[in-house]
Amino acid sequence: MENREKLFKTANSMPSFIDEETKILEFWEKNQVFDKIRKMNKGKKLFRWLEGPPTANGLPHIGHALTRAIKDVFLRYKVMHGYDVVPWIAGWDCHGLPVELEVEKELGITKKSQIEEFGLRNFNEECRRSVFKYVKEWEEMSLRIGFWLDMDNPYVTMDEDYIESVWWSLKEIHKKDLLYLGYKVVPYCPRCGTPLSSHEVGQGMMETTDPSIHAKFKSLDFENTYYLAWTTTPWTLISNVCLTVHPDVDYVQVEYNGEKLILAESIAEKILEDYNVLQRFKGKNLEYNRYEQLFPFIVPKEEAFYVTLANYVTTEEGTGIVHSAPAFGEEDAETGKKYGLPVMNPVLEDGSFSEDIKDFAGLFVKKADSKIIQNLKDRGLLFKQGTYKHTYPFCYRCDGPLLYYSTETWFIEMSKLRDRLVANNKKIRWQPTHLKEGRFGNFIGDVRDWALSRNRFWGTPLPIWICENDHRTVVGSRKELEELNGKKLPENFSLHRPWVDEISLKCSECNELSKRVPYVIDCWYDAGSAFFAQYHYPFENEELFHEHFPFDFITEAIDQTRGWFYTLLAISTLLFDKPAYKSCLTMGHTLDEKGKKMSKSKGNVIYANDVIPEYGADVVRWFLFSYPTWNSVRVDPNHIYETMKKFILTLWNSYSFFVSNANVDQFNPTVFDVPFKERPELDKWLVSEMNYLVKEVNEAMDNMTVHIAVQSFEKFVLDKFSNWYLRQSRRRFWKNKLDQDKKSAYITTYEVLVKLSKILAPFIPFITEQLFQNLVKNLDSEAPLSVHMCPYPEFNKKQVNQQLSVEMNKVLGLVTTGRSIRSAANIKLRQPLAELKVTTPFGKEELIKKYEDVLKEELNVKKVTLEGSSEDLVHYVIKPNFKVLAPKVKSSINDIRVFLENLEPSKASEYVTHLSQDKTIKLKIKEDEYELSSEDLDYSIEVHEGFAGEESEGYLLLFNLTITEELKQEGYVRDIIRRVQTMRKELDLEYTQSILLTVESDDFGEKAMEKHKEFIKEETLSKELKFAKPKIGYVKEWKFDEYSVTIGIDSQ
RNA sequence: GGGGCAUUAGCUCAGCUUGGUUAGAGCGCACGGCUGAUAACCGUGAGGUCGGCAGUUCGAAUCUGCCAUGCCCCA
Repeated sequence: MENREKLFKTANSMPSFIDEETKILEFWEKNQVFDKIRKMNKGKKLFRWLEGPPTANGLPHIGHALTRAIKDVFLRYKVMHGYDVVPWIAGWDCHGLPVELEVEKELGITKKSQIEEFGLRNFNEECRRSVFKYVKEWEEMSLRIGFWLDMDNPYVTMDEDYIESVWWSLKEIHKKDLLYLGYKVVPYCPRCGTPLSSHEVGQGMMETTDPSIHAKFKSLDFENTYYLAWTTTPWTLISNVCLTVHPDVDYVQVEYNGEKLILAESIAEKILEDYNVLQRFKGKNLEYNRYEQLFPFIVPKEEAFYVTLANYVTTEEGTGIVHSAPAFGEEDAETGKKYGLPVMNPVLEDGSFSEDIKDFAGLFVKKADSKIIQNLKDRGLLFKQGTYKHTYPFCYRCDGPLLYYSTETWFIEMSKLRDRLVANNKKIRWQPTHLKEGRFGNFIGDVRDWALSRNRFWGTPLPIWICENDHRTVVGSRKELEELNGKKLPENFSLHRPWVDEISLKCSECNELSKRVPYVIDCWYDAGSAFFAQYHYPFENEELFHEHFPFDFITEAIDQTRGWFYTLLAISTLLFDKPAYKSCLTMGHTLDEKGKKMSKSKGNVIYANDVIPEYGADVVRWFLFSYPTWNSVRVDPNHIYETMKKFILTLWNSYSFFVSNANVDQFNPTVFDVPFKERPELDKWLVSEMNYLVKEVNEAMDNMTVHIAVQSFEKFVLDKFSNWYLRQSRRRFWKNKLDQDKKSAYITTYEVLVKLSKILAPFIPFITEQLFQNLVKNLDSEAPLSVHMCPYPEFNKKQVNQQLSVEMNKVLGLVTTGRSIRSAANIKLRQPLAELKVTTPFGKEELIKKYEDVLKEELNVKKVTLEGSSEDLVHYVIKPNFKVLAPKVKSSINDIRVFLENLEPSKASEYVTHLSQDKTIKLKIKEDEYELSSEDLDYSIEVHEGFAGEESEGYLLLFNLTITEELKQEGYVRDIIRRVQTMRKELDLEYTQSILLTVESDDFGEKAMEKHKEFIKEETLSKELKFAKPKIGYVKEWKFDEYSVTIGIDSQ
């Protein structure tokens, strides 16, 4: 028997998934499966997907693995649906401040000026190198998690062609007159020497403590009176030009501690004690009242130092009088503009005070705060001093405090395109849906102009040249640059700094020399250009670009809402007035097991390359897929391990169970067949459920809800396939005869496993490949090379039987109840019982007859007897079917319910008889008459109080609990068999290995075993059964119930 | 200050789009069972004012409003 040829490779019941995955990776690599798949679908319908480019200058963590896995599951899914996924290439984001900062750290540079000393050429060369520092780790992670992606031909945002396309787009924007030079207050990092965009600022909001002071401004209109103003940025007082009040707020002049102050009345009540109000005025009456300049370092040309009005002033904080410095506050700048006030900015690019500010010259402004406060104190102009805790923006990379700063910046006038952005957003399918109108929609709805220029080095240079007469030239290509330059570009020329800086042009308007502005652009613009720049459009690939644009699908983490999701939409709206993508799935962040955000400084980062090889890619993927994609996921190694045990291992065990048995029986699916119609109900049921699964998974994926698909899989594999179908079918596999029933079990299990391997392939690509190779490819050389080349299974309506699903659910309920009764009566399942009596409601007998065998087997009874409902035992309960009836009768539903609850038992049973014959019943309740059909009502039986038995699914179950001598013997025999089986297992015997069995027991035992000798031999594959004291082989003593037995197994 | 999301069992999370009278799963706990697919599994039980209050409705975890707490985004 052992020499029989095995059809399937043995599936170890305890595999090392890690090793198997490595083998599968080798298999894919060796057979170039990915390339073959791309070729296979060439020319078919397109699925256009765009990779959001990461920067590979940090190690990938588990969150990056999530983005890779999510992208992969959708792409594989689409491939199996026959789509040609394009362009399916990797992308790398190369420019930007993060890269520069990394290099600065490496070089030990702490100041911007040091970069110039180091040399721009050298510095940018370092950046170019740094961008790809961890690219190996990224590629390794992508491969290991099973992300199929063309990593050999990525788009790279620093490539010359890419930059040229970006230049082209900027020129287009310029042509539409949407590019302008502004002087706006922007968050500025003095350390990095650059303004930050709003999405960068948002990343660095932190709780901080700043000084909080009330300063006194001496009035020039009221005698010996001071305006009280509050600030948390004392250093801006030097640039103060006006005090702003709310026109409608009440202000008071008070006498307090021997001095006179002006402030909002409500504030005076809060912060002053024992004061006299001298006079009251509305804010608007104070307008143009003058005061003495607090720090007379700068003498402005324009009129200044008077009271101004604005509606943004509140009395929730401060004094109701706002110190305003248009150089450093956005609202201040607005007011300044309105009143024609000067902008006084004595702060240098590096954040220190200029020479003019004699007392504080050269000091970093934040460090000057204490000295300024001291100065005020000395002059008696400090009213109050304290600290203030609030969230303040810090540079998201270098952690230094940002200053709000009026600085020269180039803008894209997005505010003009607001309506178009909103309209284009309407065309996008969002998941989760609330983003569309919520976070993203709101952001688009009050979009601001895009501050594009960065005062930095490593980035796409802003292609604007300006001549002495302020004429602007925007260059849109290399060719144009060469032409305007009048000579060939130097060898090794790059569209980067400093090369482009060295090119000067002749102004086309005045022939004067034009020089490039010194800026690079916001690197978010680079990434947002990916949809055309990766094609080098419009210089090349014009047709290809138009085939691919707009993209069907993108998916990235939630932080891209104002990042990539926005910049893609912004640029595609600017250039083509279309959204760049049609659907967008957003991912949540990964948190540590305590729910804390992962960060390097906290040391709680879970690195992808640590986790994946430990648990296996399939396991990690399944774990990540099981949460709603957009929720934050707590990554707890214990949970990952649970995932493996629960789902992956159960799947594997089902498969390994099949393979072991199939090999024993030499089952060959290419030879055997049992027509679907001729298979037992149980098999039809499983196949039907399988089809529902296919349907559910397809719907879930089309709806971008991966976790819903996961739930469906788990329900099917764990509950239906493994714990119900296979358990039910165990006997079918083990019986000796290879009859139609057994064949059907094999065929059905085989089909389900093969189909499962295909439906699951996009989700857990490794284990499914293994299943497919062994179950299919192994037998059929004509089959596709890989499971991933198979068409995705389709919903087959013909194999679906809804009634069967409903019935099987009821049977499950009956079995559960039956077990519960046995459990309550303390009779173990191994002890056979004579009879199960089932009391059925009228017209509901069929189910029991049909599933009699299942009930017998599962509940271990000799027979199942049907009994008509007996009024001695039970009564009927009729309830409205709310969902159907309530809409018809509206609020009378309650009357009907009460009426039915209080029916006489005989009346109820009369009604049920009617209903079971599909007749209607007529009820008269409070003047109204209702005619109700069986659809409108539900009925079931309930056991009278004081009777044994339990009700389930409207049936009453009662066991005959009498255990006769004969039943007791049978139970005993089954206990013996179970112990022999356990011992066989402990010996690790082959399924087919026969044994010699020796048992020593008492008289009762011997009698019982003698009677069922053949059965025991058959079940335990024993050639002989002797009653004696075992002497050879494996001997073990057992005690159960009141018995004591010694069993010996000799396998020689 | 504005916006968004979340709050369901001891823990981790489903369910809410489309309201239906008994709110689920896994883990953990207690008890029992099963074991020739099992790093298993099955059953039973304990454990829930579905964050709070109000409203709409015959009926609310689900819809609406207000509030609380937490997180995120923007000022």
